[in-house]
Amino acid sequence: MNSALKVLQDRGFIKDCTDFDGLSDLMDNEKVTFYVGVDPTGPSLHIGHIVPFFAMHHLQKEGHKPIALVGGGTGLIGDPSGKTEMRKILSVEQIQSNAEAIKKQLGKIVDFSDSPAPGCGKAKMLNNADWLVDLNYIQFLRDIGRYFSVNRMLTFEGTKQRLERGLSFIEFNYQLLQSYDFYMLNKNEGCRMQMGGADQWGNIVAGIDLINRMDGPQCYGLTFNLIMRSDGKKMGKSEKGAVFLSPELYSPYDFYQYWRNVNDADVVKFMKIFTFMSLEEIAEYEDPARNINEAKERLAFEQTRIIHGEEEAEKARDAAKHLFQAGAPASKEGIPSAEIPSADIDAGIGVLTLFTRSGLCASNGDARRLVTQGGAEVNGKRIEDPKAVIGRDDLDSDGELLLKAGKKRYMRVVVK
RNA sequence: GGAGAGGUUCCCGAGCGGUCAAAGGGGGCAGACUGUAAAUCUGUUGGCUUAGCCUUCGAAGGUCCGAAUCCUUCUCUCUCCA
Repeated sequence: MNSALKVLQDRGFIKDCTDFDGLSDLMDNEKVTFYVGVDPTGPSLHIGHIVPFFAMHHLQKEGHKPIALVGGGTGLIGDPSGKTEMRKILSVEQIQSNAEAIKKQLGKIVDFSDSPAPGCGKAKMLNNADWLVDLNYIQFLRDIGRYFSVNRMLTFEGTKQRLERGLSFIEFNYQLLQSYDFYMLNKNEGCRMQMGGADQWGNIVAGIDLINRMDGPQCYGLTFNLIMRSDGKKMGKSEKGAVFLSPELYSPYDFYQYWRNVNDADVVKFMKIFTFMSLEEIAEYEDPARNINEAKERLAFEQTRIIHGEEEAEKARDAAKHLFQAGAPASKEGIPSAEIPSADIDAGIGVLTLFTRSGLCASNGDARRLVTQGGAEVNGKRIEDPKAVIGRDDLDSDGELLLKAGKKRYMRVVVK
């Protein structure tokens, strides 16, 4: 098997390929241009989105040429694959700004610079709005639509499920547009391979068929396993909602914590997929004698470093050590913080208000429950009276408060 | 276009005109146990100035001392027929 392909195989990415041998031969003979698409449906990617881009990273290192396709055009429609509900329709401006944000985030995983490291393939980022938005409907039907069989589309598993719940016509067209993307990328960029999540299989195959019918070269499709956590939940969802890459939506500290708290059984699997660590190095962590918590720390650090940078990763790691390991050096910088006006502290502030305002609790009722159930701490002291008042005397030596809700949620309160 | 079914709290889902802030489950949160894991057990789960008050059962009106429950109109979804 081709060496680049083998890397993906060994790291546990690959679910299926339209033609393993054909693709492997092609990759042996030339540096292949390939693409992965994302729809800019939100202001930030979350970790469920990024698996194919890690795969892209590995192929780029082997010299193949990645194209990240931002779906500025398809995003206007919404992909029904794997969804049980219809997507909300987003405004054009919204899609634009989302697309910009996503471009920046992808740059952390794949090198889109003009001069990538020696041996690495040059990567491009394109937006399908460039060719989709101005499509002429009649022309499109004549040229592209004629090659699609509705009968066949109806047999796809994803479509079947949606038929039971309702599928609007525009969504039904998604497959044609995605196929057209592949066709255009093939024609304009010489793209020969498309990768994506397992839910993209139908769309990818349809694109390959289209290219064949339009007399293009043989193209290939590669899909990745849907990464599940060992508890059966989908990756990327946490109690705080989706684990976003954007620091505004999900602080680097919380991001680090998400990885720090993965199940034992997932650690090695995630290292292979979500970090750039070498397989030899990862293998060391598979040793059952090795402390599992060390492995989790490493996973969390590596992943945080890729997404948020070395400095943030260190801050998050040190803050976590400070909070969870007795005797660790004080390092509060990475702990999420909130501010409180100094006048409020002088006047004394109720614990409930304090916890609610810091963002640790959703409402006073929530805070009351927390306190009553013994889960609230201020500077290491458990507060059991919901009527307790925190004043200037309660500040620590730095003039700050450290709130703790439950076992793991911390907030640093700075008096301003 | 016609006929029928239905929209209940984060989700699924129960709900005789008063005893409904609304059963049950899931999820979440907290406590215990632990390793910042999993599993398990217990408690909790609309808001507030919390023995009380306020706002929720698709939307707006109406009947009634009293409505998630009855009536009218509107709206959305689903199923069947055309």
